[in-house]
Amino acid sequence: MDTPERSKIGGTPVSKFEDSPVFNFINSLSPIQPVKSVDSVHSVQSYLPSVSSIFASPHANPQRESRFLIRNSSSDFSKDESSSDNVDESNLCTGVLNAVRLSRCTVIARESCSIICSLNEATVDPPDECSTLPSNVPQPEQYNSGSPNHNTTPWYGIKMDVKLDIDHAPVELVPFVQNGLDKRKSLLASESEFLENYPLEQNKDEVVGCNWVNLIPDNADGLLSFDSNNESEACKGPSEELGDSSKPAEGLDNSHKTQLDESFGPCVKNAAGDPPVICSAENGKEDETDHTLQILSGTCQKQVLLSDQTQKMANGTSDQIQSGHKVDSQQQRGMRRRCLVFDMAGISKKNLQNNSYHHSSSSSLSDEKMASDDKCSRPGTSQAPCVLPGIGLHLNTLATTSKERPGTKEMLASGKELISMPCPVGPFGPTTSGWKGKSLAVEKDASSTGNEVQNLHIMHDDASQSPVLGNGEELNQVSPKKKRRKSENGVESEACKRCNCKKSKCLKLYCECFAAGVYCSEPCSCQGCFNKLIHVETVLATRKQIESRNPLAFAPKVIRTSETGQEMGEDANKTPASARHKRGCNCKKSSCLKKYCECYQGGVGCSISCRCEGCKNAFGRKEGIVPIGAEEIDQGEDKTDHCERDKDKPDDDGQQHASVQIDDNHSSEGVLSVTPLETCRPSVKLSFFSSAKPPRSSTLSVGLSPWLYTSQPFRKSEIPLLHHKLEKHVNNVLEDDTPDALRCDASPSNGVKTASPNRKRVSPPHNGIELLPSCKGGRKVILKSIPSFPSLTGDVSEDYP
DNA sequence: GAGTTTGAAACT
DNA sequence: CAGTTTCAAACTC
Repeated sequence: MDTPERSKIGGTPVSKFEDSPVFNFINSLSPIQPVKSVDSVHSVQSYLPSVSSIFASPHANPQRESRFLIRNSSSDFSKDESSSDNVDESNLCTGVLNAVRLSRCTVIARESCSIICSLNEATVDPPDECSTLPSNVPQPEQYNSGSPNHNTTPWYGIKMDVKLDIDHAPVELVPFVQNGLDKRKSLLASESEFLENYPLEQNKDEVVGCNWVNLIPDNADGLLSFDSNNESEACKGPSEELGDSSKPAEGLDNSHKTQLDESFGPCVKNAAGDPPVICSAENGKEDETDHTLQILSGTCQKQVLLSDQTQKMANGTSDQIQSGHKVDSQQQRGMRRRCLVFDMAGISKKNLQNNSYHHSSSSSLSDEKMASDDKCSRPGTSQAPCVLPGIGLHLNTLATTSKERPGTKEMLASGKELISMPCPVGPFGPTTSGWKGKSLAVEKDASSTGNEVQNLHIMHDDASQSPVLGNGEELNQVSPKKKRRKSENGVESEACKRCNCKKSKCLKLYCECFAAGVYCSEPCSCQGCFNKLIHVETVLATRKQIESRNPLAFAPKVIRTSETGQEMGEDANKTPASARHKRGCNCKKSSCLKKYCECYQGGVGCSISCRCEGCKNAFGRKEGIVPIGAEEIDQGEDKTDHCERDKDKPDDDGQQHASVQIDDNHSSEGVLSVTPLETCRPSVKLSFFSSAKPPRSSTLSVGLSPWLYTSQPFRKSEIPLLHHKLEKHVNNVLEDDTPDALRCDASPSNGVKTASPNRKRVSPPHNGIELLPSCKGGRKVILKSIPSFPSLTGDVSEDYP
C-alpha cells in the first residue's frame, strides 16, 4: 500500500507523513476522535487562512476558503460525529466509512500543515505563485499539479492542496487510518467496505497514476495524485453520502467509478463529462456537484455559480455533506481550473485507460480516433510521452476529444459538456481569438471555483468561444467556412477552431488554431499542417519563436474583465465595452463593423489603442468608448494625455464602467493576492491578467496557452530568475502591451510593479485627472496601487499621472 | 464553391 | 519604426 501511494504522492509527502508525528498520531487516534480531528481541522483552518491570505488570488475566493474551512471544520466534524454515531447503526459501513474518511480528512488536514506545505512547496509555492510550482516538479507535474498555477493555480494549489491533501490523505493515509481503526477495532466492519473503497481509491490512483505515469515522472505522480485526490474528495463526499444513504454495493461501485472519474478531476469531468453522470447516479450530492458541472458545461458559468449558490443556500442549512458538496463542487471547479492544465492529461489518461494505457494515443486510439486523428493529433491522444504538448492543448483536446470520440464513453460527452460549458453566454458568441476562448474556458473553470461571479464573467468571454466546440461541429466536419459561419450565426464560436491554412503550415498566427494554442483537428481543412501533436516539438519551437518576438502573441486578443460584469452589474453586461482588444484594431474599410475587425469580432468596442478609421464599432467606438484597454494603453503612452482624455470622455458610462471594472478586478485581485512575495507577481498577474495581457511568463501563461506551459516550466530554483524575468517581462509587457493605465502604475515603480491590493484600494485619492466620477478611481486606483507596492520595488512613491 | 475583400501577421 | 508582402479569415456573389 505504502509504495504505490508514495509513488503516487511523489514520495516526499508520504514519507514525511509516515515519519511525521502526524502519522503516529493518526495511528494512535481513537476511532472517536472527531474532536481531535476537529482540533486538527481548526489548526488547519487557522493555517488555511494564512495560506489563503497569502495565496489569495483573484481567482481564489475567500468564499472558497471559507467553504473549505467550513467543510473541514463543520462538515468534517459533523461527519465525524455522525459517523461515530452511525457506527452502531446498520449504517456502520457508511458511518465507518465516513468516520474513516473524516479521520482521513482530519488527518489530512493535520498533514496538510506538513504535507501540504511540502506539497505546496514542492508542487506549488503558494506564495510564489505559479512560477514556483514548476520549480521542483517536472513540467508534466506542473501541469498536473495545477500547472495553471499562474494566478489561479497557486491559490488552488494552496486551497486545492488542502483539499488535495485531504483527498490524498484518504488514499495514502487511508491505510494508516485503517490501521489505526483496526487497532481501534471499531472499524472492523467498515473495513471491508473501506477496503473496497480503498481499492477504488487505489484504482483512482492507478488511473491517475497510470495516465500520469505515462506523462509524468514518478515524482510527478504525487502531484497528480493530489489532484486526483482532490477530485476524489469530491467523490468522497458523495461516497460518504452513499454511506449515509446506505446505498448498496453498487453505490460503492459507482462511488468508485465516480471517484475514479473524479480522481481525474473535474478536469476529466469537464473534459470528459462522464463523471457527472456517474456522480449523479451515485450521489445526490455529487449529483448536485455534477449538475453544477453539467450546468456549467451545458449552460454557463453563471449557472454554475447559481447552482453553487443554490447549493450553498440549500446546503447552508447544515449538512456537512452539503457543505462538502459545495466544497466538492468548488473543488471540482478548482479542479477545472487545473483542468486547464490537466484537462488534457485527464483526458489522455482516460483515453489511455480506455486504450489500455497505451502511451501512444494514436496507436492506442480506437480506429475512430485514428480516423479522426488523421488531420491532427489530439491532445487527448497525445498524452503519452510528450505529455506536455498534449496538456497544453487541452482546449483543443477537449474539443477534439468530444469530436474524436463521440462514441467513446462519456469522456467525449463530458468533453463536449465541458466545452459547452463556456457556452455562448456572452452577447458575442464568438470572441475573436479562439485562443482566448480556450484559455478562458479554463480560467472560467478556475474562476468559477474561486471567484464565482467574477470568474464567471471571464468565463463567459471564453465561453462564448468554447461553446462552439461543444456545439457542434464536432463530428460533422463541414467546410471550415460553414463551421465558421455556424459559429458566427450560432453560439458556436471559435472554441472549435478550424483553420484553412494552406501556406502557413498552421505554424503562424495566421492559423487560428495555432494562435489559439490548439492543435489542428479534423474539422480543419488545413494543408501541410504541422500544428499537430506529432509535431509538438516544431509547434513549440515555433511558438517560442513567435513569443520571443511578441510575448503576448498568444495572449487573448480580447480581454474582458471578469469582475466588470459583476461590479458593473447589468450595465457591465450591457456594455461589451468592458472588454477591450489587446492591441486594438487597424481597420480602415470595414468601419469596425465586420469581423475583419478584431475588436468587433471579439465583441468589444474599439479603444484608444485602436487605429481604426471611421470606426463605427457597435460595441463601442474608439472615440466614444475608451475601452479599458485603450485607456490603459493610452495611459501608458500618454499618461497625462490619457488622463485628460478620460476626463474628456467621462461620458461613456461604458468606458467608465469598464475602467471601473478593471480597476475593481485589479483591486479585488490585488487585495486577494496580497502576499508580500506575491505582491510582485500578483501585481503582475493582475496587470496582465486583468488587463488581459497575457501573462506570458510563467505565472500568467498557465491559463493561457497550453503550449506556454510546456515551453515555460519553472522551477523553484528558477523562481528568483522568474521573478527577475517576470519583472522584466512585466515591464516589457507593460511597456509593450500592457495598458497604459497599468503602465502608469507600473512605470513609476520601475522595479517591480508589485501592487499591493491594499494600496490599490487604498489609494483613493487620485489626481484630479484620473478621476472621472464614473471611474470610481477604479483604474487609476489600481494603477496607483500597483506601483504603490513599496515592498517589492520600494517604489513607494508612485506617481499618478 | 469560387472569388474578392480585408486586416492581421510577418517580413524587409 | 514604417512600409510592404504574405496570409487566411471574412465576406460576396
